[in-house]
Amino acid sequence: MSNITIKEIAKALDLSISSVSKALNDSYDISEATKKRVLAYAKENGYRPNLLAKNLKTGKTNTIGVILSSINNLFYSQIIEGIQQHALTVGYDVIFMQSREQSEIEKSCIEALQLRGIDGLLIAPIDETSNVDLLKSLHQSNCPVVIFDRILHQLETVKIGVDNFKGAYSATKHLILNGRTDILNITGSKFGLSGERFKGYKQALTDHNIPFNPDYYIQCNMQSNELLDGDLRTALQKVLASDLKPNAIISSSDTISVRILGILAELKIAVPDEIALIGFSNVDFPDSLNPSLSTIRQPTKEIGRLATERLIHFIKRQNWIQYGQETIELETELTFRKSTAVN
Amino acid sequence: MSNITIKEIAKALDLSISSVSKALNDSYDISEATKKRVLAYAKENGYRPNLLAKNLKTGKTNTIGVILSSINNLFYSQIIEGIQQHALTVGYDVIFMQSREQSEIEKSCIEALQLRGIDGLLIAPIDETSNVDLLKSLHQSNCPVVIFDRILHQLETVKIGVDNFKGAYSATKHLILNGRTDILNITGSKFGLSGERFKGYKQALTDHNIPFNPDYYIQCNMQSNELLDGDLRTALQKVLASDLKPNAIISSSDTISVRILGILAELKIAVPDEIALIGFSNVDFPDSLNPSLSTIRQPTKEIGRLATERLIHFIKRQNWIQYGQETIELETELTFRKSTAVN
DNA sequence: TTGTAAGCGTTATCAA
DNA sequence: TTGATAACGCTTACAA
Repeated sequence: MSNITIKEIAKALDLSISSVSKALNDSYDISEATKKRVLAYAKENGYRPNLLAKNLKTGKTNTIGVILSSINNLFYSQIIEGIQQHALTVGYDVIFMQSREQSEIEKSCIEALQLRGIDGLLIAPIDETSNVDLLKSLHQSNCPVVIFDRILHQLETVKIGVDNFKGAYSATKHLILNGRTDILNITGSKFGLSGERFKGYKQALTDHNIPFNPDYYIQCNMQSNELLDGDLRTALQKVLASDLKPNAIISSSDTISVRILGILAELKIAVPDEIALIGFSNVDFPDSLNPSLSTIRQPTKEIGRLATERLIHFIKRQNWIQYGQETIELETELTFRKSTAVN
Repeated sequence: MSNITIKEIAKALDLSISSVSKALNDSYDISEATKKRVLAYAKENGYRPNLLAKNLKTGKTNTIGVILSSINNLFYSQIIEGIQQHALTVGYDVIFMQSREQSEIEKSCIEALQLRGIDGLLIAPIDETSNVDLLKSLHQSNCPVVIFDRILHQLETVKIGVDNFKGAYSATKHLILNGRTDILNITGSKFGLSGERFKGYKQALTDHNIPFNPDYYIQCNMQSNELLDGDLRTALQKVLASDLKPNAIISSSDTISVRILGILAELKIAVPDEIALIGFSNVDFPDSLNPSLSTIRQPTKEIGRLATERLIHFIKRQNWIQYGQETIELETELTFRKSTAVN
């Protein structure tokens, strides 16, 4: 029942093992006649090459590794779609690992993948500097690394993400132009991207002569949904009980935006009447939310596809280091729904 | 830069290759002294066994394959969490493939995994009979198969899912007891589970002397979100324009429930005033929806964990066939929120 | 307690 | 155009 090998084919056809191997690989120095014989016999008997053996010999695994914080996440699961779709078309398998926003776990993910053997790595690192030496040594040895989403990471390579500054700037500007001047900025702690998003937010304030109030910048723990929920609730309650009077929120991820809606509903704060909300978000059911959510949407599938494409590119050529560094920032797309409607 | 091998360790320590191998594997017939020497040297030089070689030799890959319809799905991504968490603790890698509810794609997923080498397979088959022969031959040769979620599949093995009859029955009963007697049942076409869920729904009707109206049973195409959206909208509009006057909906998945909310909002149908809604659903933000969603919740992580545990069990022992067939149906949990509130 | 040697299923080099 | 043969890195009888 188990698979037939080239050895058996060789015996059956009274050829040498190496001839069979060459025939199967369509080598130039094998006659058409024997090629046909071999191919026919192979097909007939359902020959499947043993990839393990092939890989051991060639040192390639036809597998790419992907490390991101969590699979159970609206944003990343869309990116995964993009990665898988493209990987499939070029014949690569994909192994996912979850770093849970923790540097130590991220490290063990990298090591596990390295151990098992991957031809290349796609990673959304937990912050700008996490495991940079390890990644560098990987990238410089035999396993190219491409970074996606968290494009501020220090590794010098190709990085694919979005223009976070612009996205945050435009969203903030929109809120301001609609009379919302007291804008909370809620983000994850150690959120690799908060830098540019924060700058965009701040620049929009500055450009409209609104002073930045540090109390309006809130960071939450995103290691798990439970922790996030707790942090968010505490932070919102605290702000709302203070003499700050925010009338808008810009949030930096799906998970945060959606939860804020739930918490505000619980606290009986009307959205958008009392507080408007817009978020970096890729929920594909914004209209099912209460109220329908205004979003700064990222081209997730495109990010996944591009990153994979670039990685495979690296894998195919030697000496990718010289192709060096390039950061691609795709455009975000703003859609305004009820959660930012004008009063 | 690349990895050190046992050959090099042997040379450096003036030992034979096999002795090094045995020392590394903590074999009984190697002296403590040399073990220590070898281990120390290995650690110092960052020795990592080449898994490819090991696997080729042992025929094991330490990898399990998972096939489900889509990763970008609230329900399955939670199951994936459960699978990954457990697999990690027992040292197995996981490879996911997406069948997109299509038998052909499912088939090529199975073949791809088989080709690459997996020690076991976890699958939520697209329907009761899909690829049953292929799966059977896998299961009977060297690769045990465990089924999750779609537990009506014909393969004789361990299956882990929920008690769909009971879940649907209780939810329907609740609706009826609250005066909702005209209940739409909306499900995916070829949805492996619709059988039991449908029976539960129907039984509840019967038990309360409500005749079943076939027009109230709606099946939608779930191959993609776009197709689903179209089907749902069309079906709802048609029903609402007819002389049927449904005052409740029970839906069979997250994706469907959440979309229904969006479509009803768009059609200006008040939930729950005009139509109540309850769904098999694992959204972890039911309160963020409009209105908050009543759910029949499945213990997703537990399903993933249990299925993985059982599969590994199979992998560890020979002759798993004799352990045969067992179907585990976990309990669902009903939570009533605004979407089924009493008028 | 240690070493020798064969083998897992391939690919690749070189000779025939 | 084909075939020995070695090699990839490891495990495992069996021999010393």
